Amino acid sequence: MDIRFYNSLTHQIEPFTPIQAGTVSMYNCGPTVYDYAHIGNFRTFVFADVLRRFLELAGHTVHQVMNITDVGHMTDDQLADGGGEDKMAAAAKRLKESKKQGVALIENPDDPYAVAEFFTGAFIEDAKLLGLKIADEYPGQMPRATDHVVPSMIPMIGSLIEKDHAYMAEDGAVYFSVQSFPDYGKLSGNSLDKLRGGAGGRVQDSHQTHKRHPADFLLWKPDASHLMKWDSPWGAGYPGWHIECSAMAKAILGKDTIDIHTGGEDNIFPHHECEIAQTCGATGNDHFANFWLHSRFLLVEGEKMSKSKGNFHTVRDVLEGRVTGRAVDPAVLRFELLKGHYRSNINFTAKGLADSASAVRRFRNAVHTDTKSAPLDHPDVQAFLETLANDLNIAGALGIVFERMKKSDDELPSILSRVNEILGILPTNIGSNVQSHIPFRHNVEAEVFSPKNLCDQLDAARAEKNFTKADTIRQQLIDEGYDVKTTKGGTVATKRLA
RNA sequence: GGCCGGGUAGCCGAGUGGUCAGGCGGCGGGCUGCAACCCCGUAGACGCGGGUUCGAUUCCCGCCCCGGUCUCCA
Repeated sequence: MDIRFYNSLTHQIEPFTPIQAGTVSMYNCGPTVYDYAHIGNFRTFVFADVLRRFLELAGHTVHQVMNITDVGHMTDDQLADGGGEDKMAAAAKRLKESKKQGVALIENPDDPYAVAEFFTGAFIEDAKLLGLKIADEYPGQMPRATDHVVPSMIPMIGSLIEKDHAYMAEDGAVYFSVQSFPDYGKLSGNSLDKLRGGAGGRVQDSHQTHKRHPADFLLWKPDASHLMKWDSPWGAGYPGWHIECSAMAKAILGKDTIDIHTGGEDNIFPHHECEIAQTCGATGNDHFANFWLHSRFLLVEGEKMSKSKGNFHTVRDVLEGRVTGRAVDPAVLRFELLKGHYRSNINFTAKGLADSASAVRRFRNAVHTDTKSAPLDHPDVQAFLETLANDLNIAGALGIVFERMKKSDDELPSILSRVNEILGILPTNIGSNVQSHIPFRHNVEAEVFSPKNLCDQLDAARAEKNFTKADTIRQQLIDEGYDVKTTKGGTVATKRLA
């Protein structure tokens, strides 16, 4: 199968061939765990998951790593390079607020490791609910940055200093020297003289004075008062953000050059630009990742998501019904996040969610979870995969699936079962076996209401042609959030998907 | 201002130098006690202005709009 991806590094669609035939190494920039993940975060993570699943069906073994950033980073208060308030400290403050309101989510909000642990747990739950294979089957491939400071990051920083790609400045901090790396700017299309310093509003002048070049970025910040700190040859302190991904990709994937690196479009500059400089500076290779794939941002009702606009939604907000007023099945949210092309903005809307619910329902009507998957070389499966092979054209591929669903025959369920290995929207693939330590409304709800009982009563009423009574019961089921279906075997009520 | 991605029917979204995307919704019909589910049919589109061409939504140029980024946002 000829796979082609748009490579951000070369700005064009290129044939994809792994370095080692049959095996793909892939690194995904993961979450920073100082709060619950939002749906925009998961747009990117679901994209990485679909990519993984596609590559597997295309015949590759995929070695995937998704990092969890649990080192305190700065708040978004316009300060960079080690200034500003620690994000973990800010998270602690939020947790204390919730404790005051009677919800004690963790014992000690002042312990940044406990805060990180709490939100890491929440993230992995969300990831499982949304069907991320890595969280469900390979949680060991989701390294914590805090575990890699000493074994991976400090040695890499040392190596960069040795090779004159990094230096210790007068303020004691270690910076990467961008002028030592001629390719700096290649990924983002920037050049050092074109970058407008400070235009992003994230630079604080006082941190710039000690750098050789304004674009030099932090590798190590000595700070003995920091909540999270490690001993290093440059004093006790903490690592810069960019170094963690370079170090962990190398440490866990075990390669100097990997096949694919993904992330959100905001990561292109500076984060991924810096990763390339660090890794290539340390290894001496031309490439860190051969392919860079970036997903575009998610918008909410046509606008960018922001706390000030009140359209900032966590995964939990959506699933628990705080966004639409109705609980949403995780498969519906997954489908909503994956149905658009990764290289376009997707627009998250209440209507879109309802559309996705219909799509998931139709899909589930046509295939059962115990159906055996059709062979990979089945023409209809191939048509689906070939479309995905063209830069992960998921919308085109879904068009093929829905077209095929119009023809209901014996083969259809097995074809859809195979397709589902990528879509991941059948009940068993998603949200199963998640033991949440945070109460989920939609998990609890079903127990206090017995739809089976009412369905039986409804059927009895219909049998004696008491349609008024039957309609009353049906309305009751609908009001409780069920889809009511009349089948040959009687009335069936299923939880509404959204 | 530089760099990067995008703009396709009411909504979401593929694709193509000439003839079908697909989904939701709409309309008409079938099924139904009535509905829902399901099935069949059907209408409607390519941001704006030039250019190339027999023909442009598609290729080229200019413009407008949206999104990202310009050093710790997925």
